[in-house]
Amino acid sequence: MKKKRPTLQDIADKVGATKMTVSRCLRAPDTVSESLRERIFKAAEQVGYIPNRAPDLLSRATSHSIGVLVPSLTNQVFADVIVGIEAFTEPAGYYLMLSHYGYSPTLEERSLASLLSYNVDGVILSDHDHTPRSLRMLETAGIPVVEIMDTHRQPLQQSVGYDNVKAAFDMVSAMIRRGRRQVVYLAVRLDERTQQREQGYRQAMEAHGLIPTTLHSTQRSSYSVGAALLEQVVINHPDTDGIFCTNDDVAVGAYFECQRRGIDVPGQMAIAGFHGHDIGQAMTPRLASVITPRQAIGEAAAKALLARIQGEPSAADIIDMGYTIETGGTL
Amino acid sequence: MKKKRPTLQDIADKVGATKMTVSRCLRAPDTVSESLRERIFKAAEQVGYIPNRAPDLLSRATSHSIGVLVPSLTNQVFADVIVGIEAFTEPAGYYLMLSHYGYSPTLEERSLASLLSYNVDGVILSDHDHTPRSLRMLETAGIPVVEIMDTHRQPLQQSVGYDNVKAAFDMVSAMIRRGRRQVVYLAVRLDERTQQREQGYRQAMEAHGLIPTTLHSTQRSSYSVGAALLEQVVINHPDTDGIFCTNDDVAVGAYFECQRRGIDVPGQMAIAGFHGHDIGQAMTPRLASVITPRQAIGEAAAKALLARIQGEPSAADIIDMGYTIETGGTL
DNA sequence: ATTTACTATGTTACCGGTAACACTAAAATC
DNA sequence: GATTTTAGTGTTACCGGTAACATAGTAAAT
Repeated sequence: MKKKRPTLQDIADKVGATKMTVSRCLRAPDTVSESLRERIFKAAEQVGYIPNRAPDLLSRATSHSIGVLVPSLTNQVFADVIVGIEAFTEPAGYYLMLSHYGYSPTLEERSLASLLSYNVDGVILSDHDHTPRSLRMLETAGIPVVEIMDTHRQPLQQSVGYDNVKAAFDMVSAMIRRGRRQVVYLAVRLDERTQQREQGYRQAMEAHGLIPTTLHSTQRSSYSVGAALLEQVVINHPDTDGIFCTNDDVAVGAYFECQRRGIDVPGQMAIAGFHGHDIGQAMTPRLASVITPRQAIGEAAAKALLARIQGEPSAADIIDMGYTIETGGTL
Repeated sequence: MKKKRPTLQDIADKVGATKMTVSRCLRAPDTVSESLRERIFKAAEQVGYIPNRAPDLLSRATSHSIGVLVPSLTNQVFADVIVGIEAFTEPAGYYLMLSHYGYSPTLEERSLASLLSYNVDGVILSDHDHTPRSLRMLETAGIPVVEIMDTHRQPLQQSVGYDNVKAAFDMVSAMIRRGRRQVVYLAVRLDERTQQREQGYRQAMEAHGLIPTTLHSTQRSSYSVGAALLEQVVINHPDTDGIFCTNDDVAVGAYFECQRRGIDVPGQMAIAGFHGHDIGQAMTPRLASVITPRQAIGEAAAKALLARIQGEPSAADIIDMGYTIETGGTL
């Protein structure tokens, strides 16, 4: 036997008023007489009233929630971005609806449909690759969209991030400037950003008349994969004197493997990562890395999105949050 | 000028039927005549119909969504749990509503209210510490609740996890068995589990007539904090020959600091962590750790929750998923 | 004293689906 | 051929808030 959860009507009945008055009392207490107000609050407490967002969603007033789609929740990068987003949306009273899609546009479509079915007021997407149906849905939904983590491609409406191509170019150039010649790019799973970094890597190598070499694993990123990739480097490209890794996990894994093999870092092998996670900063030597402002990107994206939800004209199509080249101790 | 997003009525108008028929057609196509069915699907495609969950939520049929509250999304442990939960809920057609509360019961209360306002059919909580209001809300909501990550305390209704006290006891016992005498416990931020692990640590030490010592940082867990804590160990407790760390991050950070200081691991210092993350397995020597079945816990919790949502009687109050002591190369 | 303004409350309707029931026409059964 | 069944579709009402408007009662203004 389950008791229904209490509604405004239940409170109204208790105090002999209508649910409208109770509704008003809860959202604008001073429009209700003091004696009634007190009784209403007491009754609400007594029945254990829990607000219900469903009617809000239904009457197409704003739902006060925004959708966020990230490829993966276990990826530290996106966890940081989410923290940034929430830092802005939470104080603004917006609820965050999170979904992930495992780097697959098809799953992104599914997750997007799910989010939209909750009448979110806006969405933040983490990729630029969308299915035609996804695009269609976004269009019919008619809500603001912000794409994050990249400023290289043309956004649907607006994007917030940094330029992966340029960042990779800069880091690899720094490696070359320090005398490295046989720099190999270590990649995992081919997502958009992995490819953009490869592009930057190639541009840098070719600009110096060097021959680019990429090794990639189809597995998802992990320290172990970094180690495995380094093994391949040693076997198949013994002349290598530097590796540019698509992220810090791979770089740290590769570093561990160097340690095991007695390869001196940076003496024999320079290592550079991407994102500047704590692990790289805590180890000795400090890992060279492209430090990306993940949390700031989240905040800026949320800020831009909410502004547009609230009808303000969008500031810029592309908001570039930049990055920092940290040369650490492994170059 | 914004166009409203299409509803069933819009489709109905296009094909000259009522929205009821369209509704039927979409959920049970063979109850509608073939010619009409085809026209309806075409029209739906044409207008770009996106289902709307709001009415579902409102007419308090099951919302087909469950709420999950985790202390932190950036904590790899909970990210893994979420993956496990979703592995079960997604195929079952349940939508996951995620919130985090930064280890604070007060914020948990807020997040919980938010979740319940979406009429979730059940919730998974990550702590046993709840405010009176939280308890009240859960009661009035009258939905199934599963608490995860601990089997030590009495659950509200049902819990899925492992015994932190016993796990810590086992690991520390293993350290003592291998000849360590001055084992120090390194803790960060005092959450429930940190304290339970301390309890197990103390029990093991005292069982062998050894004196327990705990060092803790109030900062949130990170590799850097592990390094800082090891520094304190060296300064204030120079006799220490082993450290039991509340998690792998701290352990790895401490290991790095040992490296820097030329402290031989495990020769001079044994190190044990908790959770068995990839980083510990990838480094050399392999980090000793208590391996927790995080993903399996998520799956089991989701399974137990959905079973109860669907009216099946709950199997057991406490589902213990166990753990594995991995001695690695640092003991 | 009458009009005006304002305060506190009530009434109605609606958001978008769907359950429950009603209805019609054609098919099946006797 | 009359009756029952069934397949296909329509009608109504409802979920729980709140916007918009209506109303009653009281205080202020003329």
